[in-house]
Amino acid sequence: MARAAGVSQPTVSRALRGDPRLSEATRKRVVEAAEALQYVPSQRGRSLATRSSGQVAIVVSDLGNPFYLQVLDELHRALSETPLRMLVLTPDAHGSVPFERLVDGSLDGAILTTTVLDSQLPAALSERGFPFVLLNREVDAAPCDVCVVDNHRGAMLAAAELIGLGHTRIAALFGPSTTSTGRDREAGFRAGLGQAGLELPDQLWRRAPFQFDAGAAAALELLEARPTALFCANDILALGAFNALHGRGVRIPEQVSLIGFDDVLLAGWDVFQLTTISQDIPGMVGAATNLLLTRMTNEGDPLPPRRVVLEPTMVHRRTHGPPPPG
Amino acid sequence: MARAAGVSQPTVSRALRGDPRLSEATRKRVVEAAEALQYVPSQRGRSLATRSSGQVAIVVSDLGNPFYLQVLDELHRALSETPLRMLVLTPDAHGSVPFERLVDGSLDGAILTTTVLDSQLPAALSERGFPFVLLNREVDAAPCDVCVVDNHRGAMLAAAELIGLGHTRIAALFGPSTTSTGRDREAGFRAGLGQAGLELPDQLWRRAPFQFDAGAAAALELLEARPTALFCANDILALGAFNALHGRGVRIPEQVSLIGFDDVLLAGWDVFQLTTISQDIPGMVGAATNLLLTRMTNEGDPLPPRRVVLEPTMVHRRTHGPPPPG
DNA sequence: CTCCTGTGTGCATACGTATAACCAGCTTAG
DNA sequence: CTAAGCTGGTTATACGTATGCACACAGGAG
Repeated sequence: MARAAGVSQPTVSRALRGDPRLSEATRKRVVEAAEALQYVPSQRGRSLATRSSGQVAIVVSDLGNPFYLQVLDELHRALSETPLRMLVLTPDAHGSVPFERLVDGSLDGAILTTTVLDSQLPAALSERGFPFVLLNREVDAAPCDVCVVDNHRGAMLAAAELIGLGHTRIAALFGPSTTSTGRDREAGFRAGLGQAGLELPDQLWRRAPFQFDAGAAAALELLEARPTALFCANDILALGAFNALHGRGVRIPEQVSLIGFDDVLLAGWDVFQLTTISQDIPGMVGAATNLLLTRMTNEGDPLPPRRVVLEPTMVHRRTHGPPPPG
Repeated sequence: MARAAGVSQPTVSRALRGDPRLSEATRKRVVEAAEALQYVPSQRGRSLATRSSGQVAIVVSDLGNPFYLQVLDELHRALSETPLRMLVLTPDAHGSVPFERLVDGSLDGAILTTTVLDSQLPAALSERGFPFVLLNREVDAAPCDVCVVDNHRGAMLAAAELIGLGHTRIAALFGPSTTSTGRDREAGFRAGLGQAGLELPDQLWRRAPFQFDAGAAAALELLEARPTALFCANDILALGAFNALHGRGVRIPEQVSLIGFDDVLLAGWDVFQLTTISQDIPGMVGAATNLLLTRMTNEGDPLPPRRVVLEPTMVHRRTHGPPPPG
């Protein structure tokens, strides 16, 4: 390639990256030669030389959850304004997160979304100085950059809404206590009920993994305790519950009010019109991206761990209302 | 690192990759030193030396379509049995597909899913000898590896089913004619109607992009022509139509039968129970992966273009039935 | 004892780019 | 007219791994 343009290899490198020290004539000659040869600079050589790959990973374990899809989509949008590419990394079959794949030099940074509370990954990455940000979920142990919604407060909003409407037999379908979202939304909802002096007897709550089928199954169990309202710790659980109740002929919200959490796109569909606690996904992803980018550029200086907490808002749709009379 | 283990750099390389020519003692020493130092071999150096990155791209333009999500999920599963990683590549804001990103050496191969009929990408990649496979959609111009479902036949199945039930005022919501799926499903459905001597007057068909909102809007337009059945060229369109009709109080299938195409997971949900033409996504992804892997290993010899066509099947659920009397 | 063979490791080099350092030729100031 | 600066390039080198090849050493055969 350098030979074809009649210049040295470094000149090719500078010409194609627009180094201003080159003369316009030379650059033009190189660019034309490159086009004629269909030459594309090797990212392999470039990575090695610059010690950076221009790639950022998003670590997700649950691609089946539309919430993470929207996050992924939004992150892709955010990164498209940068020269960075997005790599999707998923834990392998054993559930272990790909530590080695993150630190093998093929990535400049990462956004971790489905981290579990006892994950060792953040600590290991921090120790190694690898830039990363936790999104949506956080961990207790390692101090690191985090971007989350105020889950506790969001769940309290839901509880307050149901209580305000006069519900007293309120059921709750919580998420796994191994996740910060599961734990905090449960604590918030219980706190909200507690403020109104309400209990949560065993037959009125369950914990389930954040999955559609699990939501459907647990909802049917809870239904036997005859609640007038059901809070679900995320929209997938709520949509599973919606489907299960729909299948049983239970009318929503006339017989049972239903509130979810996340406000995924599906929640707004006409057939669902799910009342839910909304997270500002673009805002969350934008903030996380900013955190990551600043950390990636400040590689030298030890930046202190930063924490961005967004405010949840309640989206009133059509799956909640006052309890049925009697 | 080599110094820490008291051996040369090539020995470290061989030890960590399990080269059998090394003595067990040396290997053990190196591995222990590597663990102590938290040493992870640089993928950057490795890529340059081996002229391969271990990364495969999946090119998708529409992450909002759950069909591609399932493809992505399935591909991830298929690749997890290989040493390959999956990179998600999306066209930029201008819609141009990232040719340079594919051939800059950071990828060993690609699976192209949302290719449009007039795309120049397959030809360009073929010419360059870059291994890739078209999945779900195909192009006319360039001969290359392809894995698709028999879209023509699938759409005929839908037409035959509706005709068999006695429908005569059948509406159709087709996809963009810039895609092979849009074109072939339209041709198949028209052919199916034609076999029964049925016409498709202008007020009974539309073309729309494969998007939820577009499906909803077009369905409402078509509704004015009072059809007793509606075929949609994919499930997203069908779900959009379902929602729109649901919003208008139209009962499905009592007043209007609805049939989709793809059989995404959502289609099986209780609230939808969408009758649809099913594609075997795991089979399709598996076949595409095989095509790609063989092409990636046979880098030298010019492999002839191969074409895998899967059979669609009809999934009878609850959105279709006989036309209303009168 | 010598020669040969096989085993295990080091040495030299290649991969393709980026970048520091250097240098030729021209311009400009003194 | 010369020294100093500027412009626009070249040369040399580094990045971290893989791999062909040379080579030391041990063991066995002749």
